[in-house]
Amino acid sequence: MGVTERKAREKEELKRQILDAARELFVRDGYESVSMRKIADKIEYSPATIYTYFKDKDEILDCLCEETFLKLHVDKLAAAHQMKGDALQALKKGMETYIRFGLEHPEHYIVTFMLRAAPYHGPRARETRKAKTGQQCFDDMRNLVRRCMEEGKIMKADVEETSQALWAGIHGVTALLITLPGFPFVERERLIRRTLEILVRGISPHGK
Amino acid sequence: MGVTERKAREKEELKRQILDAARELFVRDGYESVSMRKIADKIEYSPATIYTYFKDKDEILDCLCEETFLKLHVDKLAAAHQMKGDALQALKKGMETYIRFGLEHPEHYIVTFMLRAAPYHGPRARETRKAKTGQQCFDDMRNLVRRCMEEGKIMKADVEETSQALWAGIHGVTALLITLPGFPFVERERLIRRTLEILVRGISPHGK
DNA sequence: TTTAGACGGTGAACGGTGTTCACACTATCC
DNA sequence: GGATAGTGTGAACACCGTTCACCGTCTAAA
Repeated sequence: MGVTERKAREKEELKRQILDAARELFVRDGYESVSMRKIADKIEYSPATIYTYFKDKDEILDCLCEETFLKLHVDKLAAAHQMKGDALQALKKGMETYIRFGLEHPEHYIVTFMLRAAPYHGPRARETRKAKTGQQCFDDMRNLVRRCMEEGKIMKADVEETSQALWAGIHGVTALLITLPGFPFVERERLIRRTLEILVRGISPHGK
Repeated sequence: MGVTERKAREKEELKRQILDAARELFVRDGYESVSMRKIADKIEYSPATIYTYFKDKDEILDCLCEETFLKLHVDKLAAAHQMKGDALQALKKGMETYIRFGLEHPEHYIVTFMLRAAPYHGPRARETRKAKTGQQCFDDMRNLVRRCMEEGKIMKADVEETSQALWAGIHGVTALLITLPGFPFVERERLIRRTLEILVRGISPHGK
């Protein structure tokens, strides 16, 4: 009786279709400008159908975010693995990978890190999922930071604090470069290199 | 014949009323959640009236942003002035002021620094105004960085590069804290302090 | 083979949104 | 007094996210 399985598979396929359509539209037109009706049009179903698969519009965005986080996670692991000997080098490479990932997939990056899904006050159950996936991806960096500290490659301090501050730093460049393409920025590569340099220097064990 | 003047004054007063009502609502409920009808209700006029004073909803927010960022400029000047002796202290205080300002006015911060200019949409005279305001704010930081370098308070390097990297850093914390309120961040004050610490340490003249 | 039920999909509607426009009203000027 | 300019508005338009009664179809038990 493979019926149940087939049904489940078909359901999953339509869900995939919705997500793909939504991602493409979000990327092209921005979250706010994409209506449920437009997504429905694209997959040639009625708007109401989407609600059988997703609780609401925000949940679609949420799923897309989850996927993006996963891809970034993989990229960072690969980068770290490449530098498996030196923890500090791995950390640097990881941070660089993060920035490049954002610049290469600005649309995904915006969706995941730059859109506020919920109003900025009032706890949201949904926020938790996005936050949790983010945390998982963020774990990569935390682990590298910890290793660096243990090996004395960077100054000793609170691991969480340090990791988050570093994240803020690399998010900053990425976000600015994506958001303000018209701003007279210094040449992109130079800005990235300098930012990484400052951050790494800021956590180096040398000096006071 | 003070009629013209009185009319102009009255017009200006209603414009002010609209802006004040809008600001209060935007801050409390967020830009997206505030409708023109709600603003109109608050000032006890019809929704259509607002369009005599503002081209559209965006223009209201735009005006508010201009006002807000003028205030940031002033705040930073004050902070710098307070530390007039020490350029490095002034720079630190300026960066801190920037972050706090963003967190206190998330709606305005988002609009000016976190929304991507839609490149394919039509002409955008409005964009120019926004960009100019941003640039002016950034000028404050550049000047402080230059002074610090001249006084040997920070390591010698390209002023523009350094300023932009620092900006990226403080933008990073601000943006993350605004965008991901559900993320398990370390206590806000600690994160801010640590970020500033890393950035300042990253440009310090000591060591290699 | 028939039948009851579960379920995917939908048209229509609800209550909202930003924005426009013809029109009323009023205060000013000739 | 009458023409005029300009402020304020009700009603409408074209959307939006979301819900729900309902319609088929396909499955599983009788």
